[in-house]
Amino acid sequence: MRVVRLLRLRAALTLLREVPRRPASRGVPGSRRTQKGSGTRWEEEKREDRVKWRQLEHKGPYFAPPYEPLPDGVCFFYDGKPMRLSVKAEEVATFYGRMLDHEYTTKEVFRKNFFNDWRKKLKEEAEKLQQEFGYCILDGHREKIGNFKTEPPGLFRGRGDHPKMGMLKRRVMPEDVVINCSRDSKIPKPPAGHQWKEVRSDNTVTWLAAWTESIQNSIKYVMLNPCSKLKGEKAWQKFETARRLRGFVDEIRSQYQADWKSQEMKTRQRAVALYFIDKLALRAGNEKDDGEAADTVGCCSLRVEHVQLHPEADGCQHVVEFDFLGKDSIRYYNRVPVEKPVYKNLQLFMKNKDPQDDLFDRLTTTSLNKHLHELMDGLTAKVFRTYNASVTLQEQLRALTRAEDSIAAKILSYNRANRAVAILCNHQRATSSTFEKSMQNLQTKIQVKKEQVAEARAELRKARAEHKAQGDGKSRSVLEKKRRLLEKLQEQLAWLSVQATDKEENKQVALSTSKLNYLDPRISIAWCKRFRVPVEKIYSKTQRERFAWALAMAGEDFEF
DNA sequence: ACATGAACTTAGTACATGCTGT
DNA sequence: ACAGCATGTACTAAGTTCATGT
Repeated sequence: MRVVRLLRLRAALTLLREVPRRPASRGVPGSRRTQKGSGTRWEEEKREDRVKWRQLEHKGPYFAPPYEPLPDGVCFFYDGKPMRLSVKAEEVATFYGRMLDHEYTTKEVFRKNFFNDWRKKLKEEAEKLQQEFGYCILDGHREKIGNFKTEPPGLFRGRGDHPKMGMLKRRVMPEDVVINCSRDSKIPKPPAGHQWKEVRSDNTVTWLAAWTESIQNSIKYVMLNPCSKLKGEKAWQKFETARRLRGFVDEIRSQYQADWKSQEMKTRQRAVALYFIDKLALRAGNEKDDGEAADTVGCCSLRVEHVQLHPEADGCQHVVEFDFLGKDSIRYYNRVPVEKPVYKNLQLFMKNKDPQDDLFDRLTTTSLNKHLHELMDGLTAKVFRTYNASVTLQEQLRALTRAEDSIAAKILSYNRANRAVAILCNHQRATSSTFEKSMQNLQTKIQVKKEQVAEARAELRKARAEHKAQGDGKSRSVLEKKRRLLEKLQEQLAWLSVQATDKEENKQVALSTSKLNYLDPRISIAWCKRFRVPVEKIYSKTQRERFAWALAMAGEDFEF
């Protein structure tokens, strides 16, 4: 067993390490990171950590052309006559400035074929673009790029109550774009009549192209797809850091519990904040410029108005009620009983403050992370989210899965475990527009089934009475039949209501974010192997590509 | 110490695609 | 074959983190 594990690990390592490395080069002239002479050895080591590629070649980003109006006099025909397009078809044609050269003979043929032809054409064009611009060569490997198109201009919406809502996002021009590739590679050509802002060759970063976006003046990058080796290796590193936390977490917890009683206010605040980050999986919560973005908060930026203290609630003592908008303006609402010292501290932190004042006024994400670095190498606030998410999945899977269950039941258990994590991380989604309808359909089915059960029960009673009266073999077999029918129906009803519960519980919970970013895929893969569940039932094709590193690495005995 | 900026991960939504029961 | 719903993908906004500049 041990040998198998070792071999697997070795295989995974080769997969990831196929990228040949060479000693750190001096970096790029002009790049800020290397402008200044290097400082301490620690800084040197930090730089060693960064990506170092030898060769990077790509075609640069794709610029979609501005939309052109449909030329005059061009329209669609059917039955030999010009066709008045439906509004939507017309929009599609105008919007993209393209047309079909088909002639449709009848209205039916038009209806039937227009959108199919249209879609086929779009798909072919997309595929062509993907092939031309969608890949790069990184150290001899053809790697898929994540976003190879520049973002089209449009009205900025933003999420939540965004102060910049409605502003025009400018078109990205080649003159805005910085290209990053090897000096000795085929340098991408800018579109005809245009020039790049700059071409550089910085092998300590992973982006291929970058531009400054016109709404927030932030930089947008063209980077690799999650299925690439480079991203895979980073994900692996991330989970390894989280796994390392397991060895430190007990001590860290007792440390912050002790710090609840510290003499120093700063330490107390840090200890309570860290407790929330650990227990409730809150985000770090950086300061934001108001007027630049929606008013949202995380742990360190919580304000007095976001928490309420209840000496007693829901039959528990010392209950804290959280109500605030987090990332993407998603509401976080939770009532949690906390330890008495935490409660007392919160009372202290809130004393003599206005609702708009910071709850943790002596704490910033920088100071918190600095403290975390001292506790464990590479530890930051977000590692706790990864750690607790993965640990929760592993625990829930252990608690919920039964070896003798059917595959369907096992998958249900997996989804339940996944859901527990999503709820912990507060991953929400809008209720889909069709939810009510499909739920109603399911409810109708349940209702029908219930009636059938009632009917079957009545018939069983009747059969029983008849059997009592007649006592012959025929009535006995009728009685048995009715009993079996009732059992079957009851089973079906139970399954339906399980489905309904599952659906209802999943209504506002998004499983995908935790699945893709927080759950160590090796846990899921090991679970699949242990319980003979095909991995395809858990991970779709792209997800399997994204987690290729884990598929090569994890045996059924993997422990997070 | 604090502000700014660069680089990278994480996030939900809209739309496309695929699947399933009729 | 096809409607109707579930699932998957593309897109890009919104976070975190770390380093540098002031």
